[in-house]
Amino acid sequence: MHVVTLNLNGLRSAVKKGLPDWISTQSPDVLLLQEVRAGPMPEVFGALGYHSVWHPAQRPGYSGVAIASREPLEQLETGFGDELLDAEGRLISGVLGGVRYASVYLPSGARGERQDFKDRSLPLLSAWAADAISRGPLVLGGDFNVAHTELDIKNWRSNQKNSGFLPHERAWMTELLQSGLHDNHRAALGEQAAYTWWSNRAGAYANDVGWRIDYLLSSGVRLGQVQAHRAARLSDHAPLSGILTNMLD
Amino acid sequence: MHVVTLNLNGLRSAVKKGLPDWISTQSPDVLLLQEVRAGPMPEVFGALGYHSVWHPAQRPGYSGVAIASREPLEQLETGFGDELLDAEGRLISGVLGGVRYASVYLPSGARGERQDFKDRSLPLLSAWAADAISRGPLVLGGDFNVAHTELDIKNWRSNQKNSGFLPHERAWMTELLQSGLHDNHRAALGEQAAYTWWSNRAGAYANDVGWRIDYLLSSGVRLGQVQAHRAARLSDHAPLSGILTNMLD
DNA sequence: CATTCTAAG
DNA sequence: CTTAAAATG
Repeated sequence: MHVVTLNLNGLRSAVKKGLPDWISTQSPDVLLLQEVRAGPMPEVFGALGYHSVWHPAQRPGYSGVAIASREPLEQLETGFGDELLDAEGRLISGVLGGVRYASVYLPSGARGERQDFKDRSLPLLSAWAADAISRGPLVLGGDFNVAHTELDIKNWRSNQKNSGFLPHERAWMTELLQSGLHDNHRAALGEQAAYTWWSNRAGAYANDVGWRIDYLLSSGVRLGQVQAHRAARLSDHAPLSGILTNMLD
Repeated sequence: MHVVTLNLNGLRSAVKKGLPDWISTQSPDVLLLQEVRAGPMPEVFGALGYHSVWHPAQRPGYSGVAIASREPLEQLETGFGDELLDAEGRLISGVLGGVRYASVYLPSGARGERQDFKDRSLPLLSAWAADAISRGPLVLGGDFNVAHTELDIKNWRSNQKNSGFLPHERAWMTELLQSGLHDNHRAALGEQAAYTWWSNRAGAYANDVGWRIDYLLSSGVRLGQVQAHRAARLSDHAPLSGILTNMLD
């Protein structure tokens, strides 16, 4: 099973930038998508031979997650069970071959006034993940809007007071990983740096001033050959791909 | 004196489409501008050696008129003296060489609910023009959002119930011209058709399905060599130019 | 700096 | 169809 997670920053935009070709070339079995910024557009993935499930935000053009898969998903679930968070379309999951695949998009705190909202979402994801783990194998991919360690961000010193690298956010991520979720990308990287997001500001991408805020986490299964596709340029995020290898348990 | 009137449909957009080059080539003495859709940007015209005066709408990015001129204007006036209309930046004028140059942008009624507002503006322009005429020579150019006769619109039959070619709008234009304003473009055209605006809908420009809704009117002076620059494509309107020739009176 | 939506034409 | 701005990232 070839799995990809990707923050699209607008499905329409990503399509213009070559998403269909990229999918055809990579031929993933499961695509975990975030920041779709559109209502359901199954035709985009249908044309490539994929089924798709969608959890859009109530507000048009904002947020939204989806999963495209070669085989249809079963036991579909959407949302955290929190009214405010779920109005923003930030979590969707379904089961395929006994593994639950989840696409999550945690809120950004970059606009200061949304940090509280983001902070409130962190324990909700932890709780959701704990429950999902208890039910069986899980692949949890998406944009967490948190860089975990100093290896996961180019300028860690200057970002210690910026949302996405705040001490309590990093501690939350440590806890999440200790709760039984494996960071497959970090495992593949060892001590190497690799980023999955670059600001649109001039030079950030060229100078690789990036953050690793997208993850492929798992419980009960492992993903191998995990890599960020820095050159894809389908959005301001890199697609992150991996291969589901050995079943544990 | 070389005079141009042009609905810009956004100054920034027109600049991207080559407005500065077009002005350099044409080298008009006075530019009457409508639908500026921006606050004052004197640097755009300053770089070309023009002074400029501005009457923006209160709402950013909406409506707005301006005049750019090689020599600075005197006796500047803005608005009709009507609070609602003047909040939309639709009339500005000033004197140069004893002639008052006015740039006017009458409301569109295309969005049905604005027809009343448009209708209310017509007598206000008539009154303003009558007063201006009484004070001296006048060149009144702009986007009137009214096609006068069957010669001034490609499909006159099918447009008789559409705003811009309603019987009472056409009658108002007839009255305005009878009140002492000369339609210099029509005089130059004779019975020929020539349009100054084409819908953005596919094929309208290619098939010349247009309307003549921009005018260079005058009292006390005449404009010669009046022509619509169909090929300019700086906006959805054609620039309309003429040369102030003989002083009357 | 980039995206989508909206209001307006 | 096109524009500009607003909200959001």
